[in-house]
Amino acid sequence: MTALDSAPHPTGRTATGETDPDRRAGIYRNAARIFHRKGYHATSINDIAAAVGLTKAGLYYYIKGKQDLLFAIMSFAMDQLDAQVIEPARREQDPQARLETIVSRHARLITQDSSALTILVNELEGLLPDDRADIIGRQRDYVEFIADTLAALRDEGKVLGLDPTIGAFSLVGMILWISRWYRADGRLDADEVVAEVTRMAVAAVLNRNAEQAEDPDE
Amino acid sequence: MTALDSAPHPTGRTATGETDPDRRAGIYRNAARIFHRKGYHATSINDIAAAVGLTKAGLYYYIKGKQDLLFAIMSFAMDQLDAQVIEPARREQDPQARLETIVSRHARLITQDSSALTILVNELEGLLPDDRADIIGRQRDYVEFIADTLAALRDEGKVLGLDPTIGAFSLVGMILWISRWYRADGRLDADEVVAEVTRMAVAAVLNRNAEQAEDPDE
DNA sequence: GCCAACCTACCGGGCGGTCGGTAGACTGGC
DNA sequence: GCCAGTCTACCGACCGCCCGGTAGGTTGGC
Repeated sequence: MTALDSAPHPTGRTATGETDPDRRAGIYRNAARIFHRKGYHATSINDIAAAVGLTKAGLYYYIKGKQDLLFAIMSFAMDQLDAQVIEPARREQDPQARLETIVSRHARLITQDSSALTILVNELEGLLPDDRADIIGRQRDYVEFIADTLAALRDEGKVLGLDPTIGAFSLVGMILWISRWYRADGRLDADEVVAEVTRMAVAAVLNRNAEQAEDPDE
Repeated sequence: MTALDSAPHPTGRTATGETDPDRRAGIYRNAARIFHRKGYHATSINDIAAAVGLTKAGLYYYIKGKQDLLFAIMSFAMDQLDAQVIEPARREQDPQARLETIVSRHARLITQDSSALTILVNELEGLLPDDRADIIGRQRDYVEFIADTLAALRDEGKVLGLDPTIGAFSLVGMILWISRWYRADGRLDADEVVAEVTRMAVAAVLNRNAEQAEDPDE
């Protein structure tokens, strides 16, 4: 999105004696975009190499392998989630404000660039077992963080009879799904989507009055 | 799940002179299970053949190709959605009852067997363009059906200022995500999950009182 | 002359898919 | 009651292709 998206041969130099970190970042960014569009398994190393203006062998100067590349992207996405969503939310004392922070910030992140964050949830089976355990652990922590927030709301009496686990998963599903339908060039703009989803999420778990319909259909 | 899951050589006879439909159904069911677990691209024709007790060549007696197999599974899932969710919901006159029917029936279907329904949303890029257009069209119809239901609720005054499109997508995301976290042998049972998700979905879009907080009150 | 940053050429292997064949149950003619 | 022919339901061997990955250069700026 920002730069060097498919620049053929920038030949950017570094005086540090180390591998150019910008070049590497560009490779990760492109790889994330292509993995996102075609899926990890359907993407070949050649696809990525071509997208960054390298041959396959040239690409291997920067990466250790396809699975390492995937893990790097997913770790980056998880870092993003930590820094942009979890940390800011952790600083919120009020549970409802914290919930709103989580939803709106996570939704915002997805409307900005969904590639890495979507790969994070869709390509887990492409990872090596150890890497997968690492990512799954961090994801579980995130869901538990949301569930704890819902439990805190329940303790305040703002939520009645909602299982925090089901609630947390449901909200996460709602948020993650945004990447499937939201298009930056579409009818809806990001601010509207973020606000609407946040409002729905809060409404889904909060009960303003005690009415809790207990007869589902059939 | 039901029968002939990996029966080696049932040698079931048919007097019709046509290919045994049970055998074929078993192949589709197994293929759906494996596609669901490993992903379409990560699954080889050999994997499926082995799971049904055939060699690859033997399997090709029943299927035309990998992509046709995928399309058959997704069409079946879409048929299921039509028959078990959309049709029953269409018979509901009251928009709120209709919404509850959609969510609870769709959620129920996923808790029962998520394979085909999950493939339906995750493996679209594996299809041939014409097949993909077919499936995407049917999926779009479904989302529009939900959006129309939300619009009807809005016309009744039961929903204030919610974009029906965003609402429909968000509910769909919540429902589909169930297949990622619900396990039949887990702590939560299906009835509970279905009821809870349905309640959240309704709460997410309905406003019981006129309060639509722009300011987080109290 | 050194080293970062690439390249060409290649490898083993697995993939989707096909081919020719065949065991064995059934069918009709006599 | 037999047997030639036909059909379904498979299998072993194979094909061409492309995959992830590597060995061993070459080039150009410092």
